[in-house]
Amino acid sequence: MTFDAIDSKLIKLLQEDCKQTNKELSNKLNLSITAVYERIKKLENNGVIDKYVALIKKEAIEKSFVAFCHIKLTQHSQEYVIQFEKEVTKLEEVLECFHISGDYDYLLKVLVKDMEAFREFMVNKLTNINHIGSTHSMFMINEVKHTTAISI
Amino acid sequence: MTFDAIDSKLIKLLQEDCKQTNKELSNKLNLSITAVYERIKKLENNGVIDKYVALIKKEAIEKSFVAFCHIKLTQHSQEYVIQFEKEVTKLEEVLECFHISGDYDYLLKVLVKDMEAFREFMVNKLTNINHIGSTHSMFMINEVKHTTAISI
DNA sequence: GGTGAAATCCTCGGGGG
DNA sequence: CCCCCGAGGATTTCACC
Repeated sequence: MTFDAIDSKLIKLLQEDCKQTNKELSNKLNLSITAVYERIKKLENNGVIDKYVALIKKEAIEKSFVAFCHIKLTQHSQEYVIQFEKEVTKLEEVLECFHISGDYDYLLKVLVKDMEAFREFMVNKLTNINHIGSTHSMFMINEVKHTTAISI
Repeated sequence: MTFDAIDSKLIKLLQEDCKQTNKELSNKLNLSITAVYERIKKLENNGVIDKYVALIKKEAIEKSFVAFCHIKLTQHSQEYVIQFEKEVTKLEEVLECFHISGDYDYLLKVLVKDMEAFREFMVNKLTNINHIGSTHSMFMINEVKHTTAISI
C-alpha cells in the first residue's frame, strides 16, 4: 500500500502514543474523527500496524542487566540451525535474536536481573542448547537510545 | 512498588495487546472492570508502564535492512562521549544505541531500506560524527525473535 | 474490591465532493 | 476515492458503598 503525508504523520503519532483518542488525532491531523478512524483501520487491515503494546520500564521491575551474546554454532546444517532457533526463541530472557553476518552466527539481546542471574542463564539455559560452539558476551553499561518508532 | 500475581498477569496481557478493553481484561483476570481500571492506573502512575505504542511491521514499509554497528571512540573524555551520544541519538536510522563493555564502546542497531541506504548512512551521517575511531558492522540475515514484552 | 451512572468515545450507515 | 455528519452502543472514569 502507499502512504500519503497524513498517513505518515498518523503512523508517527501512533508510534509515540497509541492511546490517543481519534478526536485528539483528528485535531493534530486536521481531519474528521471518522477519517482518522478509517485510516487507522486501513493501516491495521493492511498489516502496517502490527500490534499495540504497553512498554514496561525495566528499571521499575527488578531487571536492568542487559547482555549481548554472540553465538557460533558447531555446524550449520539445517537441522542444527532450526533446533537452535527454536530453543532460543523459547527462552524468556532472550528479547531479541538475530542471525547475522560476520565472525559469529547469532546476536542475542538478553535481559536479566543482575550478573548472577546472567551467569545462571548462561550455565543452565543458553549453553544447554545443543550445537553451540562458542559464545562471546558484552554487557550494557548504559542505554543511550532505545526506540520502537521507525521513521517512514 | 510490589506486584501480586494479578498485576503480573495484567502486565503480561498489556504487553501483548494494550488495546483490550477493561471488560476483556476483567474476564481474563476474574476481576471487576473498576478493579482492572485502578490497577492499570496504579501501574501508569508508578512508572511501571512507560507508554503505549503502535508497532509497525517494517516489511510493510520499505525498510528491512538491519545492521549492527560497533563503534570505538578515539578518546573517552567526557566531552567526546557526551557529544557522540547526543549526535547519534538524533539519527532516525539508529533505533538503539548502547554503551557496552568489550573491545568496542558502543553497539548500534540501524534500520534502513537496503545496503545502498546503509552505505549512505555510514558515509553521510554516522562517520560525520566527531571522535569516532573505528567501526565494525554486521548485517542481519534473519530475525529469529524480537519481542518488546519482558517477563516479570 | 464492587456498583452504578455520567461523560466520553468508538463505530458505522448515509451522503457529499 | 477520500472525506464529513450524526447517532446508537460500548467504554472509560469516578463518587460512593
